[in-house]
Amino acid sequence: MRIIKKKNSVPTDQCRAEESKVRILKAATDIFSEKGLDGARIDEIAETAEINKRMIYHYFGNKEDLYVEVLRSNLSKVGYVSSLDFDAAAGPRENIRKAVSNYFHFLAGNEQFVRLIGWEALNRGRYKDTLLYEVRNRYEEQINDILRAGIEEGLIKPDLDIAQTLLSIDALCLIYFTHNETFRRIADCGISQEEMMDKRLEHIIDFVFNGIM
Amino acid sequence: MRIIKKKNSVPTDQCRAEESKVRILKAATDIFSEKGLDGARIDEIAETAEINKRMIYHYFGNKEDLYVEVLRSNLSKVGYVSSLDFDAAAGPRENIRKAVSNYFHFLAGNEQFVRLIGWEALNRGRYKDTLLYEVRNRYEEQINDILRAGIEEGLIKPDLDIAQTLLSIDALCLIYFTHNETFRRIADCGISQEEMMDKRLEHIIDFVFNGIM
Amino acid sequence: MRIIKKKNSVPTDQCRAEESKVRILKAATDIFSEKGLDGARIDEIAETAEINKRMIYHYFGNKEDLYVEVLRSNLSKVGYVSSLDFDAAAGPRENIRKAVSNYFHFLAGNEQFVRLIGWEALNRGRYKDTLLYEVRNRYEEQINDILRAGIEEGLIKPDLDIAQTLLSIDALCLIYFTHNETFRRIADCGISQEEMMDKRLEHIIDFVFNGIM
Amino acid sequence: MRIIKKKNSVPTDQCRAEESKVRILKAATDIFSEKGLDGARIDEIAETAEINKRMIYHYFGNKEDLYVEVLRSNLSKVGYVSSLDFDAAAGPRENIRKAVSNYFHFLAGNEQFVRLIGWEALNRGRYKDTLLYEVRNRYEEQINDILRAGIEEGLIKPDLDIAQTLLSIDALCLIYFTHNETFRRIADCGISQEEMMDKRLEHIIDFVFNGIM
DNA sequence: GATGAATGAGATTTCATTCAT
DNA sequence: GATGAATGAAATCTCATTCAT
Repeated sequence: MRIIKKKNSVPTDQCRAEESKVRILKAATDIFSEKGLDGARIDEIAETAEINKRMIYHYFGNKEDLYVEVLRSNLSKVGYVSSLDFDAAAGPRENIRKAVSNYFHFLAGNEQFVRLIGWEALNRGRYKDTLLYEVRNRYEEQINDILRAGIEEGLIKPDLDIAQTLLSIDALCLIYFTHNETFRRIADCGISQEEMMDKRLEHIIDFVFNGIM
Repeated sequence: MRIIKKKNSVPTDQCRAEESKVRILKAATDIFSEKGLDGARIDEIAETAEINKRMIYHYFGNKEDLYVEVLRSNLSKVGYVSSLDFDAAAGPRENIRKAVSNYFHFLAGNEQFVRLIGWEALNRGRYKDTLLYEVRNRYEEQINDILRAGIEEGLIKPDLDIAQTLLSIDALCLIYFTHNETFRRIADCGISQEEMMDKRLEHIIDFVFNGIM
Repeated sequence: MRIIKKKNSVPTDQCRAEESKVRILKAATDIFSEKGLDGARIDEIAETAEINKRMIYHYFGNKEDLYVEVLRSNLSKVGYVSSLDFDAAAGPRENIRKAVSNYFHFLAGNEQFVRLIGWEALNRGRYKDTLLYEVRNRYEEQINDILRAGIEEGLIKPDLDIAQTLLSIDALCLIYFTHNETFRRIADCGISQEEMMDKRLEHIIDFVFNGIM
Repeated sequence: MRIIKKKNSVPTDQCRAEESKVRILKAATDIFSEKGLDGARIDEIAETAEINKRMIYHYFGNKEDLYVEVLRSNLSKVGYVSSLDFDAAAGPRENIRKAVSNYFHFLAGNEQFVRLIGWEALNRGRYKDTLLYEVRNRYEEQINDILRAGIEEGLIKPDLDIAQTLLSIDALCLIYFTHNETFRRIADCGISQEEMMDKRLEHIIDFVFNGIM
């Protein structure tokens, strides 16, 4: 009896609710990625989301739960990296280039993701759940496949430690975004942000392929 | 201090004062490196230092100032890395190995330093002063020299971007310590912490020398 | 309500309205009797009533008013106790037994009433209106009559303080329900709830007979 | 080294701390007994204790813990009732009179205790720990002994249910204090509070004697 | 130099109540 | 008549900092 709802009013409310949740999550992502769990203030999140503080608790329980939700929703974004068009015919060289490039560009376009990962790493993964690993694993499996293909083809040295290599690729990409300020002091300052990024990516791919010698 | 009351009591007090400051700084380093500026609690620092909270304010002014002091005292540690015994006769290969190994072992032995840098990076260097760069630059100049020597000798390819390479070496070493937990899940778990570190270092040096192909 | 739209829709609406009010009142009785005015939550009442919170305000004004309404509707229940079939021919002994038994069983069957009275007593009767006394007085007048009849017949001692006796009977019955948990620890635990109740009632009647005769 | 404390400053501080704790506990007893756990406000307790709210959390953890502490400290008061001068030579009659009178007067002098018990009963003994039972048991054991002595002497009927009797005595005494307002309306209003109490106590003792003998 | 008690400002969280539909 | 989202006020709780000794 009371399950019957006004057909036309409910969607509007649900819509508003959904929109509010999205607004909160977006604001929380902004603030948490910028200041970390401890540095963030619920008040600021509410203000940024242009919503009453109370709704945050209504929708997400408490600060920590909200943070976990922010992590979850952001970590899931990395999923799209794994949807890269891996092409068996193209050969390992081209596929590695593509994979690394994809990951690098994903990081470039998701600064908040990079920062959230950073806070989590320092917090010793207190809140990061298994989701990250699931998603990441899919991506890594792909690279894994590519590398194995390369080994079989004799292009890649057979004694390569794949786990180490994956970590290294991660490191080479990540550092550009985590230590961006540091880097800008070192690098030539006469070039644009895009050029700098391209240069870094080329260096990484080159480094991965050849090392320095 | 101005009115010396007893010749033999003054040194004792100064001694105690100095010891207290050291204890506070040590405790603050522990807590700040573990939890960051926002996550740290003055109470916990005081408790860890086994000293009255009031003394922290007496010696260091306030929380932020204490944090800056912790940064300063820890950043200065990186200095010893640059004291590596760079040997012109040994050849670039051996020198690079030594330099990378030195840096890697420095990070291994100074987890707190690594973490403090990490918090600072995420906090966009709010408090980090120029000290770090000075010291680091000295270290990097040395590697720079080594690399240039290698290029001249024809061992290293002449078009190498040295700034990028330095950043890459940094990344390859750092990630092991910043993303340690993540890594432990990926890597073989049957080996000890030391073995894992040795393996990583070998991989890095190998990677730096050869790349993967 | 003022503008009747459809002849046959109005009764349905009124019906629903009435049913909603009843549901709210029932839920409110549950929650208020369980947790008291301060411990109760409007949200919980709404949820229990399976109705929108807003309706509570629509029908009852506010939390306090709802509480008063709960009190009123529950206190009126005590009325039925006074409807005991007092039989002049049966003699005081039988009538007292009946009166006490009636009251005891009324309490047994109306735990919520007992608890609401309890909260009200502790809240110093903040909201309890005179209704309770009116009803109770009627009941007590009856017992009064029974006792006086007993005195006249010489069965009950003539110097009995009737007001005190009424309070004592009340106490002997009430405590079983208000301090139920305490009692269960003291009493033999091998018997059922019903047996325990019967035993208590017998004790009370025995106690009263010997006490007053 | 830092265990050494200024001999003359420490006692003063400890004194102040102890005094503060006592003040908080006293204020909390006032407020909790008056309004119950849910009705009480930490702010009001702090204000009543003339202390900063923060200290309440410092000394007692949180609201609930403070409440439990209030319960504990008040329940322990009932202990002194059991220290009544029970005299084997005096005979059961005199001893029962003394025991009941002691309990009644204890309740008379400890309204807060009575009310705290009341809130706890309604809260289904959520927070009351075993302490009450321990203390109470001691008191009840004494009455138990008295009653058994009376049974052996043939003064008290041998089939008396002692647990029930104890509960009844409790009820007869308690109701006077819990339903005080109700009672005042019923009883003759021409007499003083003390006279009314004396009258009630006499009635109880009379009621008990006749009820059990 | 050192201590423990105390504080005010501000953080998180809760709750009765109202708004828009 | 009914709904779910939204709110402001106030509650609990925390924390850097200061006071009195």
